Amino acid sequence: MFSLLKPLGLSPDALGNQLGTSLTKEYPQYFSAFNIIKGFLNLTVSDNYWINLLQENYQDADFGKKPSNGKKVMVEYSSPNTNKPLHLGHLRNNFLGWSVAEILKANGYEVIKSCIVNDRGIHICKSMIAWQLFAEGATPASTNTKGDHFVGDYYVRFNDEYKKQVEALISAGADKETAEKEAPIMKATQQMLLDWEAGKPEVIELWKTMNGWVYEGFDVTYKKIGSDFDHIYYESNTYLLGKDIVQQGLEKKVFYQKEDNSIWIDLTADGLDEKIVQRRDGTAVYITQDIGLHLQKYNQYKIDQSIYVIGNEQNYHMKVLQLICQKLGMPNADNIFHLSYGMVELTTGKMKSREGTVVDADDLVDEMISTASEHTEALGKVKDFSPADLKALYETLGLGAMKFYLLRVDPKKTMVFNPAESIDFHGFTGPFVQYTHARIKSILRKIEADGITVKNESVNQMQLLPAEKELLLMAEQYPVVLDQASAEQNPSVVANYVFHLAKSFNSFYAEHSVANAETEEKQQLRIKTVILTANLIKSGMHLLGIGVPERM
RNA sequence: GGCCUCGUAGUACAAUGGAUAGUAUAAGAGUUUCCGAAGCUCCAGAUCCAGGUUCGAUUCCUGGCGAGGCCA
Repeated sequence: MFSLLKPLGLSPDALGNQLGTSLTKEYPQYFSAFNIIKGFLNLTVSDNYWINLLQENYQDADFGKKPSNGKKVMVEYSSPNTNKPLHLGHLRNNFLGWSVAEILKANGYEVIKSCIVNDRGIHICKSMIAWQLFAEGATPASTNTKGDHFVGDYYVRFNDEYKKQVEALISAGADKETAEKEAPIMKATQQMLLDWEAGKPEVIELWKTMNGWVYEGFDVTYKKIGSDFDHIYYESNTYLLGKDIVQQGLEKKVFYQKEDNSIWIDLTADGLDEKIVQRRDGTAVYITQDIGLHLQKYNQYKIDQSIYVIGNEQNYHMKVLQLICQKLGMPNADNIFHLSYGMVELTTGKMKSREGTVVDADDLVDEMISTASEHTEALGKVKDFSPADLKALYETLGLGAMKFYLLRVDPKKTMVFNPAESIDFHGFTGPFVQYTHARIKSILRKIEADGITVKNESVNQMQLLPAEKELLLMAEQYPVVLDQASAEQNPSVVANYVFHLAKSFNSFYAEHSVANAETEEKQQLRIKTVILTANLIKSGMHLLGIGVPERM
């Protein structure tokens, strides 16, 4: 309204009066009254509008979702290294990627979830070398260790040994730089990388075996946290792909070759610097394979948009990648979107592997689940559950708490993970929302048990109480929330919404009775309202990857 | 050194340039003969500093101070 003031030459009050009078007169079915406060026009939407909204949508489990828009999007997320298990930071990535994919689906996109596994390189060789040196043939099975943890332990072992060797060389008189280069375990690792690239059979064999252990471990974790992929790419398959493109780029003069044969791109005109795309020995650098992968994704799926869920420490890298793809004239280069999320820190500061403060994903998941079990058992509401049902419930609650905690914050922002707070199931948490859903279901069970039927025909026009209207107002907002979450690729919009909705329901519930409503009309109205509310909670929570129990 | 983020109650998070800056926690006071108290109600408490643009700035611009990241 403010934008109209100048062209019309009216004061806010005068314009508001004119609009308000005219709207209530012309559309009495929508607007029943208006008032003006501090220049803001407030319209009162008629109760009948809300009752119609309720009647038309209370049974629709897909309310708010959009039909297909014909666009195809790839969401790449998770993208682990095969040298250590997943930690808290990966969880934010996994939950975010999965949720964004679902949100896009709900908004009419066809979505392909993908993952690029960084399964080769010097860091992978480090755990292989350490295993050769120290394992004495041990395996995950022989030590009863989860495969990814098993391999991760040897990666740690490598670093310990390396550190020792460097210190030994320094005390023997070497300077730091030389010592780091000459440490025997490091030289062995570099040799192993060369052997791997040359395809030396016993190295490839070991590599396959150890990566196999890691994948077995990852599978367990992915299954538990609900990550899934339509296609998995492996760096060992894609790292050579970019090289042809580099040659083409050289011919197109997008790249240039230095005297030592290394190939570069000059991005100084774009405010960046010069960037190497191929080493002087002809080997691919990190970004070379990303260029190839981009093309492969497009050729394979003809996607309209390519989303990369990657931490913000790679902002520069991703900017360079997109610029290079654009300069090469590659298809769809303008539609690369880096969903850049902030780091997860601890209340004590950053996670540092050297200081042993990295929060392991599997440990955290287990802790959340056992906390869920303690809380639930303390309340004693599910004593008749079977052991299998209890296990499923605790997983739903524990994972729900963790997912909600990590998704309720704007992805772009660095966030703090507070263990004590994250396992508190009160307030702005997943279990609070889940609990609300369970309460509604309990009401509906009670209604059914009492033999009350839900009548299909609409309830008559009536006066809505504030708490009733609030729930319908929230319902009406859901499609808009989905739009926004999709446009911003931001699950926290949904998390905030379902929490707000759950709060509104709990206030309503404290104030009004459903089964024992004042009149039969009110009873029908409220039954339908709570059915709609439960559907919305379930739908919204699903978009976050969180299940909602019938009882808890 | 160059480039990029971010500074909101004790703490953690919200707020297309618009109304009295929301919410949760922690602290205080209530609340259960009645559909689930993991709930509800009340009470307090914040925009890093200095300028600028604007009728209006947490939001946009400039400069400080502070935190983080990336590139060497």
